[in-house]
Amino acid sequence: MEDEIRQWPLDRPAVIKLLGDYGIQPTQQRIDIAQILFACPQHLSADQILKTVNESPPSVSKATVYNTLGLFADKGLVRQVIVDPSRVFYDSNTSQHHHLYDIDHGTLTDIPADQLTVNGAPQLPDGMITEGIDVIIRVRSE
Amino acid sequence: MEDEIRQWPLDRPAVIKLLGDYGIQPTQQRIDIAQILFACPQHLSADQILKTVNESPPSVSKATVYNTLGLFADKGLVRQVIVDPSRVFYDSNTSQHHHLYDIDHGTLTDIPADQLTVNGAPQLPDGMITEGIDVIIRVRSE
DNA sequence: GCATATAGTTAGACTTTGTCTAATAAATAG
DNA sequence: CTATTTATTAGACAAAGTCTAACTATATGC
Repeated sequence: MEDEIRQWPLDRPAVIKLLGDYGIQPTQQRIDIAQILFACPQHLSADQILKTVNESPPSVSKATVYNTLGLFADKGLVRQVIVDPSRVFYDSNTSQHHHLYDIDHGTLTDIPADQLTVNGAPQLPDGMITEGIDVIIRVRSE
Repeated sequence: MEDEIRQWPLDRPAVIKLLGDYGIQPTQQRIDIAQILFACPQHLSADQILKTVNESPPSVSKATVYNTLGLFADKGLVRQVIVDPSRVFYDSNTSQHHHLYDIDHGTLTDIPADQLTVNGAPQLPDGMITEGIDVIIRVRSE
């Protein structure tokens, strides 16, 4: 799926269309979760999403939140960001960019792709296909 | 501490000297753990180290393995590699290099620094200091 | 050396993140 | 409308890692 210009926040019809574009059935729970994720370009953990989605009824179960985030990631709707040993972040911005991670505060910030480039890809053995290149700048700020 | 040319595997006296160089008291448990880590340049999880160190008596407790790995990482003796949501790897090679992570097999491989360079560091807000730059190439190989 | 203080280790309880299962509910196809 | 597939759920479970309080070992001062 091509990157498209998004207008944040995505409203309900836009979210439903987005799910459809990525071959995902737009159930109520998935729409609710997607609306949280696509409120703005951001990084949320499963736990944050679970809490947010359950601030108002109807509630969504933990299993569904995890299932849904896994599905979204598999379909390429969101991107997993693995920078913190204790939890996975889900990034609603899937366009090419990198990350700055503040170790002391556990906060994640985007670095636009044009500010940082990676040069020289090592040739991979036989059947390997590149799934993605992550650049993470770790900082302290105490 | 400067990088130095290491002769793998590091034997017991070399490990004791290394610990001393990094300001770490060389207790029996720390020596045992360090000898496993510094057998060769490699990536091991806490669990792998716990199992390995307890293959032969005397045994080392889980708490000590975690304490020790945390200490080693803080002192710069080893480097944490965060690529897998379910566990942290400890890299006994602290010289500048990057990583290739095979998602399907959970294996981690080094990419020498000269095969991959990162260009353009974004300027950081005020008090932030860079702790490290990680480049991870994620591949599938099913 | 000996007493004391400090630093390191330990078992096991605990927390957190995430997965699994088996049952139920909803949606889709025929 | 019925059958089949797909999604959701509660709650049990698992794994990685942390914490606590007691214990042991080491280092320091005298």
